Amino acid sequence: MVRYSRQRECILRNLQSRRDHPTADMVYESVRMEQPNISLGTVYRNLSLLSENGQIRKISTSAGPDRFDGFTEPHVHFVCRHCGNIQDMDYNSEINLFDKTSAPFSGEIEGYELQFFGRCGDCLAIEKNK
Amino acid sequence: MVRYSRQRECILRNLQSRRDHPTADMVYESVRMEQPNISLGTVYRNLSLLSENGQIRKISTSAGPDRFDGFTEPHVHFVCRHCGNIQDMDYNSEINLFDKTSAPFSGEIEGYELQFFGRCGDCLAIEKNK
DNA sequence: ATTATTGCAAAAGTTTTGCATGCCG
DNA sequence: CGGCATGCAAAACTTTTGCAATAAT
Repeated sequence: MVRYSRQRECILRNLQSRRDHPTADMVYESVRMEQPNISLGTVYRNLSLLSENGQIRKISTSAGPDRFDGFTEPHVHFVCRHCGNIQDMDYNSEINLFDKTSAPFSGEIEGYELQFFGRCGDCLAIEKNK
Repeated sequence: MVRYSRQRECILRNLQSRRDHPTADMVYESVRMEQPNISLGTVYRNLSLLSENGQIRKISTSAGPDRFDGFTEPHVHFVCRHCGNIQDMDYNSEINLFDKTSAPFSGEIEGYELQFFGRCGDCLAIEKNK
């Protein structure tokens, strides 16, 4: 049974109020301004719980630590392999990616994650100035 | 400048000869049968190099350590969030996911990764027997 | 009162790195 | 030879966990 906690509430609100895709540590630093005594372990525990609940999304990339997203509507991500930052991408939302799985499949599909990757605008600009 | 190495060759052939999606450690254990003196560090270094070259793919999931794929043609993955295993999915390959990015975008897109996740057939079966 | 949740710190697990040695070109 | 790649081991990082104390119901 899940009980209310001030810390979890604060973490959830923090994620819902931003549109970047922070790491656990970034959430920790940010939430610490309101809850100075919160511990990093608590942040990790709540991020796990919230993402299992579907209240937030956990995003794993091949560029750095996991990131978290308070925006749970279906959308796709662009991951910069240079700086690790993630941005939401405009994407034709009429496409239902599920429909395209053609073959019989023995598992149970719960969701999907579509990531485009490459180099973000900022990193491209920095590169040119070198 | 990249030089030939017996170890790298062996790692690449190993990945190309299998259709599962091993972790670095699984590759290490497997390659060790041919190259008993190879070190785990060398495996990591070469997996990085090969995936930067595009000769293999690195797959990060929210279920366990990174996995590697010697099959580089476009295809999509199913990730079991219970056991962490990955399988290739049959998917309507006529869909070009790139085409669906509608808005102007300042970054440079190099590729994509589409993952479906849930519980695989094996894990569902085990669950029923409990 | 009961027990989920926390803070703290230690541990676990994965990946990277420094350095002397070995091997490719 | 010159310098990239390796083996080994230590270090760096991210994430999880054990435990006693705290707080929610």
